[in-house]
Amino acid sequence: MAPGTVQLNILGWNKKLRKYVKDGQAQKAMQLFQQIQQEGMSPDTFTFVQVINACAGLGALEEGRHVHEQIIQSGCESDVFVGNSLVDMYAKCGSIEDSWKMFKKMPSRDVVTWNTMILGRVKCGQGQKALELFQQMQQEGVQPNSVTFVGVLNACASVLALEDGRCAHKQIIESGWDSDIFVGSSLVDIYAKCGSMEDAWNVFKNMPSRHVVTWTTMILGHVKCGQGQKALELFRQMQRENVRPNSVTFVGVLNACASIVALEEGRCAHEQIIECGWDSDVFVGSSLVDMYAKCGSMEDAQRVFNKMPSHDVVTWNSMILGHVKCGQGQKALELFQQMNKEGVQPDSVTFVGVLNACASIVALEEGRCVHQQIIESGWDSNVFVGNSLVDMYAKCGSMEDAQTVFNKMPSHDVISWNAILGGCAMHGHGNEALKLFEQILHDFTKIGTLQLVDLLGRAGKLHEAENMIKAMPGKPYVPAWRALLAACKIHGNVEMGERVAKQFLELEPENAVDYVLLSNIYAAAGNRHLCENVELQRHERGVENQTGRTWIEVKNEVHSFIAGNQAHPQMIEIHTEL
DNA sequence: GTAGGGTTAG
Repeated sequence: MAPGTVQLNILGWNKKLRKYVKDGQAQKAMQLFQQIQQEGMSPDTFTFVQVINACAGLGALEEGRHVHEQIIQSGCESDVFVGNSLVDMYAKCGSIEDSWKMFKKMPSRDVVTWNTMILGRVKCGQGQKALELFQQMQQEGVQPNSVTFVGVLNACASVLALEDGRCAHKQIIESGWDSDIFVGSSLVDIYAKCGSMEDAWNVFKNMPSRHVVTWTTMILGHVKCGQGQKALELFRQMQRENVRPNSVTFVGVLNACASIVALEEGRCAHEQIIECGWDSDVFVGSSLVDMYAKCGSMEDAQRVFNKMPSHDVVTWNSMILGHVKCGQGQKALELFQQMNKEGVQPDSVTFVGVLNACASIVALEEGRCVHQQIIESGWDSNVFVGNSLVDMYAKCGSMEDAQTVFNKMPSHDVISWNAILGGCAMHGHGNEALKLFEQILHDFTKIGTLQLVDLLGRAGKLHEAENMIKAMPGKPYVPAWRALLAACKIHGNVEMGERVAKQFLELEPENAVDYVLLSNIYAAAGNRHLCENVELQRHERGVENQTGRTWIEVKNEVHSFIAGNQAHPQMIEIHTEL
């Protein structure tokens, strides 16, 4: 075949290849690539770009590497388009290291190269590194464009870097990219994700045009900030402006309904979803299940679940967690078995739900089976799963297993300590609780003081705790004393409470919480006189009861309420009532 | 007459 013929023909093949890739038929594109080579034609840079795109679409790392080899052999690797597609392919196939290697290897880079690398870093959770790349890009004199800013804003949002986001916003305005709809949506997104709804609104209002994605971002932002009602208002406004919702919009609306337990609104949304044909979407379906479950209608949740054409791990999780929350632990376990039968791989959320189910119905044997499965699937190093295992064993009465799991955990948080100490207290293992408490003191700063109140109260070993705090090396550690004071309150130990309070009211006389705790101890003991004395003392020392907020504790939970800047006049009555 | 990177989600 004459070389001229080859060149003429490859153009046609490339066009066909491009169409497959554009239509998402990556597998067909790969077959076509095979065919091109079988026909004895040499792929050119255009061919390679499309094939690499197909590999990226399939997430086919090995095939991608293989094509890369061919590219090197053909001498096309230094082409900037080919290089860009390789950087992108490696990132999309999950190998950010190869992506970075390719980036560094490229003899020349353009703005697309930088954008691809920045976005790749963001997508694999390296937001900070993406921001560094942006700096570097500017130092090298490459002008950012709208895609760059989308990537940068995503990076800021992913690491909640609000200030960096504001800087980028300024730059965006200066360079005139703020009227771009993609950039605008990303601006709304970063402000909403960082909890600054006011800024999000400002961007939103000033945008020259809004797209369904912009509206959806606003709706989701309000849901995340706990403003479900406002999210629904936005949804109505969006429809008045004739913007058609998409599947993501409905996910946001259903989240909003779930968050404010608005069953009727949820049903309305469901009707609309059916009309628009989104009910077969697995994301929408899972959100429907979740919404009905959170609104307490498990029948509806089950009905939606049965109608869905396919279930993934999140759909199953919504069902399992919904049943656990409604007190139907047995049903949750049945669902888990069904899920296993259908070959859907459980994740940490599944295991937490299933272990909670076991604990709720005291199903130790089932719990052990689940534990085995957790070990086999490698989820046992996850702290959430570990906590649930400790809790399950403790609630099922096997403190030995609870202790073994606890000791094997790579790290502990407040939930872990609560689970193990709660178990010790429940089963009267006072000495074990004390040993654990000693361990906690070594790791004190990581434990929230208020939670410790609970632990100490449950362990019921106030004197030992007092001695241990005294034995702690270094300066007296006020939070530890404060925790003990609160524990005295739980235990009604007025004598120790007074002693402890006196000690550290001198260490930190300006903290209103301590006065409140002490006066709570007196109030709980029914001594209004001493209670008033403490308030008087606080007043004399000029300590304001900050923002007029005071704390009370009911059933081991700390509640706060606003009082005047005096002690609440009905402190004792409130306590008696509670 | 062919190429590359982009917004929201359970």
